[in-house]
Amino acid sequence: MKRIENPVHRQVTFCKRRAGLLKKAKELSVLCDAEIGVLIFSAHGKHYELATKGYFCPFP
Amino acid sequence: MKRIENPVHRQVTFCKRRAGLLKKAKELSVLCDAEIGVLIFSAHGKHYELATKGYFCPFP
DNA sequence: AACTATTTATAAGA
DNA sequence: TTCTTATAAATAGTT
Repeated sequence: MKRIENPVHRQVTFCKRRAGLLKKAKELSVLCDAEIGVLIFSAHGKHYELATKGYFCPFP
Repeated sequence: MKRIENPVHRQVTFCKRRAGLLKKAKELSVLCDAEIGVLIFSAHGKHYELATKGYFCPFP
């Protein structure tokens, strides 16, 4: 498995899989009573975050 | 969707889904050239971490 | 832990 | 970007 070279394809995959990952993280936290943080930084610096409880990381 | 009440079932599900989540995170980072951190704290305080590059959070 | 039936996610296309 | 759907992958239940 390697980096998707086509930028359009890569962007579409990023959107879809990011949503899937955050969904899975939320499910795990609910089902198993765990606290989870996910930080995703795209290659262009934008970032997406999920925290299941309170502050995930107090140091931005 | 809610917390799994049976402790044995919850623990098994935690193991399986945690592995799945970290795998998905790794895949996303490779396929889409993103930097990803995942922190998972179980209810008993144990923690599991994935960082795709360098330090995930420099403030432990 | 390993297997497999079923559920869920996703890739490709519209 | 959202929707559809065929295929692939994850997982729940079982042994």
